Amino acid sequence: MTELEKGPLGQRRGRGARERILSASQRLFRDKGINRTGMDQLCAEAQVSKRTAYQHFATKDDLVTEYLRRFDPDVMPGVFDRPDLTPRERLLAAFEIPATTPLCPYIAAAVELHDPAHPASQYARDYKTAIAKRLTETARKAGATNPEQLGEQLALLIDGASARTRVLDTDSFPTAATIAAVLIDNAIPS
Amino acid sequence: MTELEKGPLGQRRGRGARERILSASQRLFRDKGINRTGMDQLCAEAQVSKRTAYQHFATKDDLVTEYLRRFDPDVMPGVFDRPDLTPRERLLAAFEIPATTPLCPYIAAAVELHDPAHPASQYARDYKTAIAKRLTETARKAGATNPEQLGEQLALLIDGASARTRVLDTDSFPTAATIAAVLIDNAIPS
DNA sequence: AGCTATGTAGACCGATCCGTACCCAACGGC
DNA sequence: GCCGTTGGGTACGGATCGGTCTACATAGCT
Repeated sequence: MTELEKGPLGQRRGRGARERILSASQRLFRDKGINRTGMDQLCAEAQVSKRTAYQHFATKDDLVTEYLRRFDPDVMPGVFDRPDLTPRERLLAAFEIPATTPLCPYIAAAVELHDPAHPASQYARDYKTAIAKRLTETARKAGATNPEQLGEQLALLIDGASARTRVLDTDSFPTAATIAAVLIDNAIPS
Repeated sequence: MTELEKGPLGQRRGRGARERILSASQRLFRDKGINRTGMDQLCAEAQVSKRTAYQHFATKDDLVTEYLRRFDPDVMPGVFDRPDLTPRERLLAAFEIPATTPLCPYIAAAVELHDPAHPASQYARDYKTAIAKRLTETARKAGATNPEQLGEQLALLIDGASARTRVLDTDSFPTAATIAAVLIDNAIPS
């Protein structure tokens, strides 16, 4: 009970300020976008004073960067490490997780911030590169003749499905999965 | 000379105000983004007074919508109508035009505006649907067994290349073209 | 009990935002 | 030559932005 909110009237919301800020960021940045979410509103939502917020994150840019970094542990949660799947199945499983991330926050951030030099944009690039690398590794284990190419191709499919889902408001991951199956079958010698 | 800017000192920049506003929008929205481009700056760039701007476009949202509509004639300029290409070649040609549109303005607008009900967002959806339809028609002419599927797949590849090019700052259209070739070959019986 | 760290609440700052209003200059049609 | 339309220039309003600051309350540690 030391770090959680106190009971009925204690009014003290506890030491979890940083956590509340980040989870409010997730919700608001996803629902309203980064630029359209003000710090005032964010602090109100997180039940945190602005002072506290700026003690944890020197600037809004820092908060955005940290907000993106937050997704790191969730990177394709466990998809690449599931021992119950063959490498080929793992590649396909990467197209079945969009429910958790309705739209790729990295693409959104890169577009909204609109500055390739922004730390968050750089992190978005790093993340995308990391995903491609994981896909390439798995493709190699699956016996693809050209794992780098297959990894890059699958990464493109994921981004395409993500972007298209966002713009059209229709789940495009099934289409991407269909393409992926074709590519994988073509790339892995029987 | 009636509608162009006058000579040396006339100071009168002519009646092309609306045109100048739209072309300044293209430049600024592309380089700085929609949200980060203020009307003051835009008017300055277009050499137009704010009054004039708001006589032509009641609100910034209207301007953004009209800015997107501007791309309509350029929709895959001539790709689908080139008589010198076979339908199959036309499908592949759709992946060779990104030089003119470094990053899809529709995706950018949908992400930046972040409101599916925004007229510009709706127009972005219409545009994407139109592109898919053109691809489907061409796929049908090319003899694809399932033209709808192939059209949707190719549309996803285009969006994927566009998004990925934006985030990674690397031209991803060659990768998309490679995938497209595989899909087309698989979908069209020899 | 007392100290410090951490928190809340909210006023406040300058900048920027979209949009409006006012006044005047230059053209076009009569 | 006169007048209406179109336009430039610009000051202004209200809102919101990111960020700072003061004043006060509570938690844990000793």
